[in-house]
Amino acid sequence: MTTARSIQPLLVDSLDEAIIELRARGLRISSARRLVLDVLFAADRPVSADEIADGLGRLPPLDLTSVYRNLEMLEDVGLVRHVHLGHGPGLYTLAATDEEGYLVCDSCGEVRRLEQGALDEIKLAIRSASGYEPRFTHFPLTGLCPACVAEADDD
Amino acid sequence: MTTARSIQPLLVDSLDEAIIELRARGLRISSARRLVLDVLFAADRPVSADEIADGLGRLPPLDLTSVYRNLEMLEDVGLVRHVHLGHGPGLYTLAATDEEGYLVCDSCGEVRRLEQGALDEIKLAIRSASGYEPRFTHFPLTGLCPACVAEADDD
DNA sequence: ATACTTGCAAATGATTTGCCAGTGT
DNA sequence: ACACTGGCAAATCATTTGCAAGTAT
Repeated sequence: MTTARSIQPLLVDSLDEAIIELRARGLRISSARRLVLDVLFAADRPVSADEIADGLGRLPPLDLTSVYRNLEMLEDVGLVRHVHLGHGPGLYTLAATDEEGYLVCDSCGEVRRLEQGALDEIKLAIRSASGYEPRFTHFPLTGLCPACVAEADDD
Repeated sequence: MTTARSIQPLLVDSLDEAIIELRARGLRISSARRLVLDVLFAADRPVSADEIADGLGRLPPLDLTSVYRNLEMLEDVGLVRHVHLGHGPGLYTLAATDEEGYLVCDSCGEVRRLEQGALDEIKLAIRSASGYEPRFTHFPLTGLCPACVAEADDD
């Protein structure tokens, strides 16, 4: 029951660079694979396999099987990873975008990103308290957001 | 896509106390419900619905439907909660046991508990860095365990 | 030309829902 | 008695697997 497929992210700056890396591994650039990458590069937040299949309003949508197979391969290569922010489907992002460190409120469900500074402070605390080298790539931190804390204090 | 059902844990010291709380809410103590509680009180680690259904070698096993329905109800009351340590099924514990703060290694899959002191330090860092009141009840912290860090450094 | 890829169908694993018979209080 | 519960069947949601036909290189 491991949490991650690839430990080593493959950081690329552009779609073209990603394609070069894939070709270098003997992988082909089909239209389906291309669309998956397009959507991931266009997204400004983690997206589900369903959203990727719908592409950018593509009709008919990509087959979900192809989406999952491509995502799996892209994760193996290290270009992509996925997070679980709650009980919904897994959400995929480019490893290069370095979308790391989400906060989810247990009460109102708010999702927000941790800024880099806060992320670094927290990682430091975890490292020194546990000996683990923390990664916030697969699960969010959860708890009560400031607003919900205030509300709870009113009771 | 919230992560938790009940924000307020209901902490009890014994099975009897749990039963009193349930009765106080007009809920009945059926044999199935009783077995679910027995297993949870006996377990020294989070257990899956399947494991609960098998009870302590009970034959025939409890119907999974009943297990899930009981767990749902127990979570609503605040007696129980569940964690997701990876991609497997949800794992259930008594809220009273306060099993909070798991560490999972992304590389070797090791699962361990955070000691209270480390947990407190980390919570403090998160609180001050993010404004969130952290809870480690639903997802573990992940990263590389000391052994896997050392191994990675050898490369 | 040939191996990598796709799409469709079907399987799988976890969990939920409908429904009616059973039982705790 | 009567409402709360359990068990069985079937549905649902996310994801995976098998396989034959399609296509990038």
